[in-house]
Amino acid sequence: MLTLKFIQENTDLIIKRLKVKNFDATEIINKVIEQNNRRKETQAKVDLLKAEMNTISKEIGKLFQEKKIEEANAAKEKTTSLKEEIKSLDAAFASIDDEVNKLLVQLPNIPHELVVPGRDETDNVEIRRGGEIPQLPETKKPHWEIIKDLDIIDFELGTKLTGAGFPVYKGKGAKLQRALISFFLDEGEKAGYNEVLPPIMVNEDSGFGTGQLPDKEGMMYHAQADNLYMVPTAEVPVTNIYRDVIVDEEQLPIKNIAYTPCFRREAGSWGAHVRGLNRLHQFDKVEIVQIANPKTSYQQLDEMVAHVENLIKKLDLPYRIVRLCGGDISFTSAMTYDFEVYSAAQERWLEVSSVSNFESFQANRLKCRYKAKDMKKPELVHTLNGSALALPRIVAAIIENNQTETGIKIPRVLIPYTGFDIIE
RNA sequence: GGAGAGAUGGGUGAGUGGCUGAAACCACCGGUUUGCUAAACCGGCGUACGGGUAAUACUGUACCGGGGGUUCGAAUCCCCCUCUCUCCGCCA
Repeated sequence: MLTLKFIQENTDLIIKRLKVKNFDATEIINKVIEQNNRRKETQAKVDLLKAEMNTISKEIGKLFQEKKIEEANAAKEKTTSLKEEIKSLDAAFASIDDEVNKLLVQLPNIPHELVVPGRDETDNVEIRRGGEIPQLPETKKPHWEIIKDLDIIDFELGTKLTGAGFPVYKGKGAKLQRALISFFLDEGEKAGYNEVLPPIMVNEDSGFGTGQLPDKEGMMYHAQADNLYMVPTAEVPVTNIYRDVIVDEEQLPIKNIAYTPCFRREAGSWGAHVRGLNRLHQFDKVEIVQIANPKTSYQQLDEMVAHVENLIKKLDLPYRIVRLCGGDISFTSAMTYDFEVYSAAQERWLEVSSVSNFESFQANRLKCRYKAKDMKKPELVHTLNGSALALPRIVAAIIENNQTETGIKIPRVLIPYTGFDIIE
């Protein structure tokens, strides 16, 4: 969320910029400022009363020590009404503070200057393309047919075990998953990322820290008996490592990489366009997360984009990179690049990665700050993350684009990991 | 799951219901001394939200795992919760 200070100092700018996200912030901001003024007034009042109370209490202590019992008791009586006043003002303060926070979490992050206005994904800005779209024969098949023919990914079996959207990977299909995960992690390590293997269930505080709670509660599986959530992405546990942490400036940027299964309920968003691997309830993903100095966070974003691009290049997949427009970018992001690979049998682009700079929006929720020696006060860090990469659609593209009469050719870089070069 | 012990600032760790936002030590920062380094000595060293200021200074309040209570006054007493450790049980 945006900080109060920033809102107070940049009201017009925020309203103007949020229009890019098709969000009219005027009313919320006015209310925030109004409520915050009330909050300040109330605090000033209650602080004064508390100061008075503290003074009296100290005096009473002194009087008792000097054995002036009667004077002490007389002073005690003065406190009764003070106490009540404090109690009611405290309650008022708490409720105003609560209101301010409720308003604050409704404001989206302001988009970066480069983010263009737009309605939806059709207004996204293509940055560049790479790779070559393969010419497949007329007999080409979509991946959901191929995986069935080869018996490497089994949806029906997953449905029996769990439900729709929980496929079972079998044989070379399973091994291909493992190969991709290892490949992505190794490439990340070479690029300076530190590998972590976090829990895949998180508590409420973590869900709030990265912004899934309270609004998007429905996206996560919830284990109610223990009040834990299945992670929708490794971003949640890995970013929350830095919740309530003040880091030294020299430590920045902190670069972590994590593989986790990801769980998404995706209620109500199923249809023909999400067949096969295109959308799942459980899938595997390698995620990169950076905690960055605000001064250099956009350089870090570029670095992450380059890293992801490099992965796709190495897998020899045709891709394009788009910068999301205001209408397509997420609530929490200031700038997002989506990576899409071309799926030659479905003849469509599939999103395989989303790389974002959240600036201080998440950091403010997380209370993650940094401090340099010459800084009086700690300041919020910038957080960034990106998929590097999400497996299912990469797998779909490999299967479709690399289909031959004899089988699916494995990209060269993966062969050391799979131990085979074709799935037949 | 059962029994017990505990949770204090970046770390170790003291703390009798008032003089404790919190000793001491370590780490860290600034300085003095000194051929250099080290040592020694002196000083500084939390966070949030207010007031104040051009900005400092200064100043109010809150915070000793979290939440409630008792009290004029709570790190300290009481209740609930969470977590950690030890022992027992169970277990990949």
